[in-house]
Amino acid sequence: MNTNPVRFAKALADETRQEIMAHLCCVWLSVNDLVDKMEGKVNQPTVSHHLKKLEEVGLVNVREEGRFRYYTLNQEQLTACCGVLVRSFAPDYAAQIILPDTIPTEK
Amino acid sequence: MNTNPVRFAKALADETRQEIMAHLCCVWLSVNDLVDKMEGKVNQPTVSHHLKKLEEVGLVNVREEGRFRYYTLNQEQLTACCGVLVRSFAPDYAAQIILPDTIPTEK
DNA sequence: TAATCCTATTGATAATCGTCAATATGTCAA
DNA sequence: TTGACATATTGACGATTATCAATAGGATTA
Repeated sequence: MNTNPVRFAKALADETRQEIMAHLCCVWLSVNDLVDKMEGKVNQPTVSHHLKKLEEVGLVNVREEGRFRYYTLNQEQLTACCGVLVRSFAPDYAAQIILPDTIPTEK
Repeated sequence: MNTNPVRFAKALADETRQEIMAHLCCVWLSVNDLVDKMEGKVNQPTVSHHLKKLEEVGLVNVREEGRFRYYTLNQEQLTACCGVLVRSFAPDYAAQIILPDTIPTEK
């Protein structure tokens, strides 16, 4: 199923999730690492919950290692979704930008 | 005040609002015109409510004419917000794209 | 095997949000 | 000025969602 712009926007439409995304940019972190980075703002189940939502729209990649699960931001997916937005809602600008042609997928 | 990515995403995070945005792409429509385009899915106060949210983050422009208010999609704002997203969350791709340098504003 | 650790799930609660009916505000026309 | 029209606002209601406490599910370690 394709990630449509509404699901993409809903995944981004939360302060906590965007903070999590910032922490996952260019780095792999375990859930507990992330909880630490959040500095007490949210607890472990909440972080898990947000990671699941991000994973559902392909905005994070996961790597399992024993009892750990390492997450990282999927930059290509984010860029592709932004590309869909611009092509849908800013046709006058779409021609000027270069974005991945990847067809985003989700669960 | 700057339009931050969370507010931008929240404005996009609704099916009805994205449908309204699609109708306002490259064209000026009055509120009632929009209500007609929505084909009974939502009523006039609801359309007004959504237009207000889009206006608050600068995603639509408004032109007043007598008792009419004409709305249109602000493509540049949308593109700029996507640019902020890509630069924030996809640095590996940001260099490849060209997006307006406009600093988005909101109410 | 038992204990410990990491993460996910469940259930509950509060807050946010989309929608509508009713009404208010403001503008044009008769 | 009065009535009709276009849009915005208010208040209420239901649905969704973010959060936490408690607990379950696996995997490692002692």
